[in-house]
Amino acid sequence: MAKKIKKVDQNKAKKKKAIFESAIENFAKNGFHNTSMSDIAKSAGVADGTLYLYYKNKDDLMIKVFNEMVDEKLELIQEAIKDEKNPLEKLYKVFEYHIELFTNNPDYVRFFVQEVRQSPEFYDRFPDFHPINKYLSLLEDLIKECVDKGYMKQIDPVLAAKILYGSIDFILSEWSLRKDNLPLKNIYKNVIDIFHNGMRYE
Amino acid sequence: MAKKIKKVDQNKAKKKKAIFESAIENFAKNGFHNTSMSDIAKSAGVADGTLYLYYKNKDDLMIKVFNEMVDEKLELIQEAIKDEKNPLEKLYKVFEYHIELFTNNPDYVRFFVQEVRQSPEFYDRFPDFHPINKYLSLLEDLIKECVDKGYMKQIDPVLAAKILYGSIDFILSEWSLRKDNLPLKNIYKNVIDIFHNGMRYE
Amino acid sequence: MAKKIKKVDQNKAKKKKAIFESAIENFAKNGFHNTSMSDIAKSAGVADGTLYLYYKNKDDLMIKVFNEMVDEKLELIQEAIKDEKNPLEKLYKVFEYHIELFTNNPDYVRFFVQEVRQSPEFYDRFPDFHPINKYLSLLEDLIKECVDKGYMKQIDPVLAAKILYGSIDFILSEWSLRKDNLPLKNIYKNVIDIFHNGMRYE
Amino acid sequence: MAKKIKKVDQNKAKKKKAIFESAIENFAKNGFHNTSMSDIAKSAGVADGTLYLYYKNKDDLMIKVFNEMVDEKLELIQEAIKDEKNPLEKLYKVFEYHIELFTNNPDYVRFFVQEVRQSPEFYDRFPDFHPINKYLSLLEDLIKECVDKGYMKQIDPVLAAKILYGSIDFILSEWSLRKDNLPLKNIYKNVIDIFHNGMRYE
DNA sequence: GATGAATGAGATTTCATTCAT
DNA sequence: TATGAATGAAATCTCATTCAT
Repeated sequence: MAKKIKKVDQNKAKKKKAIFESAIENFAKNGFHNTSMSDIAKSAGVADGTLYLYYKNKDDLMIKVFNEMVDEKLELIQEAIKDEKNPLEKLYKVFEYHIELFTNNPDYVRFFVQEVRQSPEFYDRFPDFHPINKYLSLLEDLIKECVDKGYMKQIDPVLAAKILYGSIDFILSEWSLRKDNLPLKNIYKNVIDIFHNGMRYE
Repeated sequence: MAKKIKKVDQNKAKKKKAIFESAIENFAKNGFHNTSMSDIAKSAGVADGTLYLYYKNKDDLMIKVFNEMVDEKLELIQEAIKDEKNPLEKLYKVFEYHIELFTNNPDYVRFFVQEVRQSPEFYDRFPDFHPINKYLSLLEDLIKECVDKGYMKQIDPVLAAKILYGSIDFILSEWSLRKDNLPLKNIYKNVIDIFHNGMRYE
Repeated sequence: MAKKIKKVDQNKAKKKKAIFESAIENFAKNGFHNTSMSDIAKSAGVADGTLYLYYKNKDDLMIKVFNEMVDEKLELIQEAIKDEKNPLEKLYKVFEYHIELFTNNPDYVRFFVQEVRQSPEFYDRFPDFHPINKYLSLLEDLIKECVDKGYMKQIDPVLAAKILYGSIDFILSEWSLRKDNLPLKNIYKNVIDIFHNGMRYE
Repeated sequence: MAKKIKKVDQNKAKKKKAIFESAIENFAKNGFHNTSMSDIAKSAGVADGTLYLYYKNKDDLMIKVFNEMVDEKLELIQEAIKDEKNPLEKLYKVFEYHIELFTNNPDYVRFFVQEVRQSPEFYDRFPDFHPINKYLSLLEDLIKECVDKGYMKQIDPVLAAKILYGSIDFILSEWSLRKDNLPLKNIYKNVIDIFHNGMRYE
C-alpha cells in the first residue's frame, strides 16, 4: 500500500521535474513570449492540460520556475561559501561559484538574463517577483561586512552590489548569447581585480 | 512636375518618420510583444497596411527602429565628447551623457534594456541586430586609448567595456523598473570612483 | 456476510444521494454550464471518476437529477392537495404550494426556470426529458374536472394549463432573477382573481 | 468615388446582417452555450476573426443581437397599433401582432424564449440587458390606460403585464420547442377571453 | 501609394471523460 | 468500487499580414 502511494508520487514528482526543465529550456531558447504552453508540454512529454495541474497559468509557471531556480542556485552558493571566514574571499567566491554554475548550465544563463528583465507591467502584476533581490541582498551583506571590517573603503553597499551584479550578469549574457570565446572560467579574477584595485595606473 | 514629385517624397518621408516615432514610443511604453502593428499605425495616423509599405514585417520594423535609435543616441554622445582631449575624461563623459539621456527619456531605458536582450534564436535569424556592439566598441576604443596613453593600467579593453556597460545598464534598468530612488544624476561619480580607484581600503 | 453487503449498499446509496444533492445545489446556484463535474464531485466528497459510476455523463446526470427533483416536488404538491375535494380549491392550492415551495428554495427556482428551457436539439437528443409535462398534466386534469363539474366555463384545458403555468413561471422567474420586491407569498390570490374573474370592469 | 464607398459600406452592411442572422439562428437552434463563435462564423460565411470586427466578444454579440431584435420587433408592433384608439383593442392587437410575428419567424421565438432567461450572474454583469422590460413597459402602459379609462377593473398593471407576457411567452415557447399543433394564429382570442372574462362559469 | 476589412493560424485555458492503480 | 492524475479536444480571442479597392 505504502509502495503504491510512493509510485504515484514518484510519477508526479518526475512529471513536475520534466515540466520544470522543459520550461527553463524553452524559455531560455526562445524567450517567454515565443514559448507556447504547447511547446513546453511537448518537450516535457505531457499533454497541454497537464501543465495546468501543476501551475495555475503561464505567468505562474514562469514565476515559480524562475524563483525555484534562483533559490536552488542561491542555496548552492551559500553552501559553498559557508566555511570561508574572510568576507572579501567570501564575496569573490560567490562570483567564482556564480560563474561556474552558469557555465555548466548555459540554458539557465539565458533564461536568467533574458526573462529577469520583464516589463514594468509584469512587475506591477507580480510585486513578489524579485528573484534577483535575494542575490543582491547577499552581495550587499557581504560588501557591508567588508566595509565594516576594513577590507573595503566606505562605499554604498547597495550601489556596489548592483555594479557587481550588473557586470557579471552582462558578461554572462554576452558569453551565452553571442557565444563569446572569452575564457569565462578565469574571468572572475580580472573582474575582481578591476573592482578591488581599480583601473588607474599606479 | 519636379515640385510635385518632391512633395510626394516629402510626404513619404514624413510618413516614415511618423511610423518610426510611433513605433519607438509604443515599443518603449509597452514592449515589443505588447505592441501591435495596429497600435503603431494608429499612433502614426496611418492605415495598418501602410506599415508594410515601409517595413517588411514587425521584426524588421523593430530592428530598424532599434538600430536607428541607438545610432541617433550614439551620435549625440559622440558629439558631446568630441572636444574633450583627455581619454579618461572622455570615457567618464560618455557615462555622464548616457545616464543623462536615459534619465530624460525613461521610456527609452525600458525599451533599450528590455528588448535589447533577445533570444538566441532571434540573433540567429537577425545576425545584423547588435545595437549594443557599437556602444561597446566606443567604450573599448576609449579604454584602449587610456591604456595606451598611460591613464590606465594594462587591462583587457573588451572585458573592461563589458563591465562598465553591464554596470550602468543594470543600474539604469533597476532605476527604471523598480522606480529606484537612487539619485541617478550624480551616481556616475560613484561608479567611476569604484572602477577607477577600486574598492580596496587604502 | 449479508450484513456486509447491506453496508456496502448503504454506502452506495449514501454516495448516490450525496452526488444527487450536490448536483442540484450546484446546478441551481450556477447553472448547468457553469457547473463542472469536478465541482459536483468536490461538493459530494467523492472523486471525479466516481460520478461516472452512477451516471453515464453530465447530460445524464442533469436529466436524472432534474426529473427526480420535479417528481419529488410534484409528490409534495399532490400530497398537499389530496384531502381537498373541490377541484377549484385544489387548483388554487397547487399554485399556493408551488409558490411556497419555490419561495423557500430560491436556488431551485433559478435551476428550474433557467435549465428547463433547453434547445430543440437537446429535446431531440433526450426525448424523455419533459419535466414540465407532468406538471402541466396535473393542471390539465384539474381544469378538466373543474369544467366537467361546472366550476369553470368551457375552455380548452390544454391551453388553460399553459396559460396558468406560464404566468406563474414567469412571475417566479422575474422574482428570482431581478430580485423583484413583489410580495410573492400573497401574489397567487391576485393571479387567481384575474384568471377566475377576468379583468373586465363590471 | 461615391459609388466605391457605397460598395464597401454595402459589403459591410451585408456582412453584419449575415452575422446577425447566423447568430440568431444558431443561438435559437442550440442555445448560447452550445453555439460557438466558429459555428456562427461558418454559418455567416466569414472567418472567425471577422466576428470580432463587429462585436467585442461573444457576450456582446449576444446582447447586441438580442436588443436589436427586440427593438426591431417592438417598432413593428408599435407601428401596427398606432392608429387604434381604444386601449383594450390596442392591447389585444399587441398580442395578435406578437403571435403573428413569431409565428412567421420560429427561430426568433426560440432565441427569445431560450436566451432571455439568463443566469443571475449574467444580469449582474450586464445590468443594461433587460430587453423584455421594454415589452413589459408597453403592456403596463396599456393596462394602466385601460384601468384609467374604465375598460378594466382595478388591477395592478405590473402584475397583470407579467401574467399576460408569461402566458404568451410560454405558449409560444411550447409551440416552438415541442412543435405543438395548436392553431397558433387564432389562439390569442382564447387567451384574451380567459383574461378578460375569466374562467368562471356564469 | 494608401487603405482598412478580412483572414485564419495560433495562443491560452477549461473540463468532460478515461483508466491505471 | 473508488480514485484522481492525465488527457486532448474544443472554445474564445488576438493580431500579423494580405489584397481588393
